[in-house]
Amino acid sequence: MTTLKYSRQREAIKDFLAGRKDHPTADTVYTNMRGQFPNISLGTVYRNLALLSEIGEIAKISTGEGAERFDGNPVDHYHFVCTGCHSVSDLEMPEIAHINILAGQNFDGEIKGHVAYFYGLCGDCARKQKASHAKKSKQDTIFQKIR
Amino acid sequence: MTTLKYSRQREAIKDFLAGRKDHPTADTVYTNMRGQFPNISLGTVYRNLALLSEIGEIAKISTGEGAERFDGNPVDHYHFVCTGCHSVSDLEMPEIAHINILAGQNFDGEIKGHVAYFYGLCGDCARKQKASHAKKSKQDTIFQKIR
DNA sequence: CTCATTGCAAAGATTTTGCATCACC
DNA sequence: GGTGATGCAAAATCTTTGCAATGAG
Repeated sequence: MTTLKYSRQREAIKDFLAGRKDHPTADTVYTNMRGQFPNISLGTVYRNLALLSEIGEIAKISTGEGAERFDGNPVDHYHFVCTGCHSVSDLEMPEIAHINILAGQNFDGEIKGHVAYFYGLCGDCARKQKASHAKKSKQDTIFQKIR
Repeated sequence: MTTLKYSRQREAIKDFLAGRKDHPTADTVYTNMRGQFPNISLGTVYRNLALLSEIGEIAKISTGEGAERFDGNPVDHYHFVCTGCHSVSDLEMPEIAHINILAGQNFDGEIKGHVAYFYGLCGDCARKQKASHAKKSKQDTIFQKIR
């Protein structure tokens, strides 16, 4: 067994995450920690983020786009990823644990849980889109399908 | 608009994925393609995988652990990730699109969809676990929590 | 005193990209 | 011939890790 020792850096990282609701990346945590610990290293940040999520004091969020994000709230809940500004926010929604049962119906194995991310446009991006009707974005590129 | 030109490499990559149901990573695709195209480059593989998923001929799967995986079947369906052997398999399960509605109930913005991964033990790993009762794994490491 | 933790730097793993050449249309 | 695709290598991103020094218990 490994015994944890107190570390001011780890405590500060945990506190920092607890005070944010935007689910920062390791790099954002690092940048912010440098105010308090000018010499803190990225390695220390990564090590502590990994440790804190292992012991369940924070949660790791893999949205599938860009770097991992971290949530100061380790209690299970769902997240929303905006396809416009790439922000990640918490969702307050009813329990949907029943989908584990549905998933297990035709499956040879044990379903223990799931992770899910909802996506779309956040309030701000939705309003901005309505305001500007024209304007092309990268995503409008169209490929002509041959064959 | 961009016009696609035929490429034997792209076609081979698509065919390769269509013939597999284990959702390979870019590197696995690359390794396998070298049989047919000894000089194919990883860059070409990545470019084609990105292009094929953009035009909807394959699907990209971000499980949150390790590299991205690719699915030759672009039709929406759910995946299972085994926490034992890290394999990724398809799930045959009922429609659960209603969770988008639930997610949108208390949300200021537009929910357009979701991605979900179910996890647990696949049939093989579940049986192996039952067979060997003892045996410690990394995951059994316990941290004594202080403070 | 012991060993977990840190800072630093180097290394890893994965993915992207610039560019000259090649190949499809 | 024009331009999209390729191969190659270099670079960019994100994350992990070896090691000597530091600090908590």
